Amino acid sequence: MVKSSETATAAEDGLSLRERKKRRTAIRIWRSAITLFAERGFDEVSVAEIAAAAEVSKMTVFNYFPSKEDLVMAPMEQHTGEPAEVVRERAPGTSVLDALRDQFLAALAAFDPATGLSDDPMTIAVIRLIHRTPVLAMRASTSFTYAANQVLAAELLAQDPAGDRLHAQVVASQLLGVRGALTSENQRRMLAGERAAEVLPEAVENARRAFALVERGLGDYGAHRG
Amino acid sequence: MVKSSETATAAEDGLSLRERKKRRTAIRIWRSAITLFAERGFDEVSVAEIAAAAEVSKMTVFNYFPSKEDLVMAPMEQHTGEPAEVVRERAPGTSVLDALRDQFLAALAAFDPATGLSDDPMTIAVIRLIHRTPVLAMRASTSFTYAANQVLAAELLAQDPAGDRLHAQVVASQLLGVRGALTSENQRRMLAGERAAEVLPEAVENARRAFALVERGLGDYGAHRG
DNA sequence: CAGCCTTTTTTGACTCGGTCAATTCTTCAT
DNA sequence: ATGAAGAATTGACCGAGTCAAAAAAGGCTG
Repeated sequence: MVKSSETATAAEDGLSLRERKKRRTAIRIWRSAITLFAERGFDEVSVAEIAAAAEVSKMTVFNYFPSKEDLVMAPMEQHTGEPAEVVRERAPGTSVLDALRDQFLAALAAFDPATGLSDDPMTIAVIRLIHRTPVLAMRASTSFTYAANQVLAAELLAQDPAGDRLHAQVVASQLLGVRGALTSENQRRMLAGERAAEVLPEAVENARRAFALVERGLGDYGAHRG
Repeated sequence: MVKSSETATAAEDGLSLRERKKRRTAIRIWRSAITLFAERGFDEVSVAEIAAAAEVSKMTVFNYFPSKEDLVMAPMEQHTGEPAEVVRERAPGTSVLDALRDQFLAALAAFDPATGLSDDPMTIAVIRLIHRTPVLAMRASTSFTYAANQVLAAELLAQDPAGDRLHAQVVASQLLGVRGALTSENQRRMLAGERAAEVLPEAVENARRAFALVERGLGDYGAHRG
């Protein structure tokens, strides 16, 4: 008789019992945390309570997650290095911008949570939590910009030894800026209760337009006042 | 007899004795903090020590600065709303991009610390501190992007009721991204020991080129691999 | 299946950032 | 001078995060 909450999730194949257990403990802690946070807010839940809910000690929580914030952010921050990777692994002849746009479009089609377009309740709970907790919102933005920026700029520089650091950094910020804005807009609509599948066509259209804007530049945008 | 460390700084004109005293206490605390941080690192100095060095109680420190981080960041974060303001107050017929570029160029010429181009020892100490303390680096980037982004996007939207939110956000991220990259490059050179006056011409040239890049777009940047 | 070795978990004590309520001290106006 | 208003201090408190050492559990060997 196996407790339903302990049911094997995805891909627990070649793992030893020990590793499976660790994995489940991590998930149990994470679920307890998100549930409590969603109910009462990030600041109103102490780590001790999370530990109690997950039936582990406070220390164990910190064993799995470096900080309280990481309970919310860690799953999202796995994607930090993705843009740089996409750029590095793109097909020859493909522009950096095309590679990033196409990857984003593919992720949209797959309803990848990283695009903000996802119906998964846990994902939405996390997004809502981030949006209503200033310190988390800041950190989310930071992960998507600052950290990813450094990595992408470094990758761009590595591929174009002639180009200067500043140029690489500007380009990186442009590309990640548009990505962040798109994601943020998708998240906003998910929070408003729209269904991912319904939003998809518009999200795709938005992505195409936004990347195109970066490609051909702002031009004389905003020349005329309100 | 007035202690030299209590000498009047800039613009203490129409202030009552009470307000002057407050001002000086704030500055004394801030100076003590930055000095200690510069000597031993942000994490290696406790708020209690800062309080002792400034000859106030720990509570008083928190009275003046909401958090330990704010001891370093508060002076920089005054500029958060600046871009939006520049956009709002620009001359009719001027594009958003031109307004921001020109303001940045003017700030460069004035060696405004916000551009990263400044020889002031206190400013350099703060910048060095931020660069070697991850949590501060994150927060700095956040102030220059996330917070400023929200404000600027709102301003852009307000001025162009026809334009959509997403477009405004993308544009804001592009404009602040380029600004952040420029500032960051300037800071890097100051930290390397270069003199602001010597760097200025190149900083101006960098700014012109980077803003121009945003204006005409990335085009097919990066089409060819390394 | 027994027992050792390694890894994980727990425990408890501790530091530090930050908050709160009540008290004392200082400045200002009458 | 004296009382009202504001600022600073005090001391107690909470929660996040760290550390060292003990306890428990999985994995491996005979």
